[in-house]
Amino acid sequence: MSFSERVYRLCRAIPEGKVTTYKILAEKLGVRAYRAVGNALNRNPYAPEVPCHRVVGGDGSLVGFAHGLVKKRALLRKEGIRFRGFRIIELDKVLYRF
DNA sequence: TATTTGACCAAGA
DNA sequence: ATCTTGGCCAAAT
Repeated sequence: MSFSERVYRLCRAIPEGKVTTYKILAEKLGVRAYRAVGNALNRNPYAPEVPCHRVVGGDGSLVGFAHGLVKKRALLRKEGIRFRGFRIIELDKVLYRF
């Protein structure tokens, strides 16, 4: 089971309308490879089965998305998440901590 | 085998 | 609040 596969497995557990952060995912995997988590998601081969759009930066800002941040924000908005620019409002209320 | 590349993050200025 | 810097580590090159 590779590192990337473990990342994908965790991602599947994020419920609709909630988000998590790269850091939380990494910590859940017992590592500090925050960046490696992002890397794995970037090359996510299981989209959209794995909801990688529900992973954001530690401060609630959208950091990246294979198909563009605008697309990512649109998806999250559809799930009820609100934004100010590319930053989530009230992050603590929609943050999924497992 | 070695180097480079990020969808990161914490701390300092 | 915003910007820069240094450290992080799996994967791709």
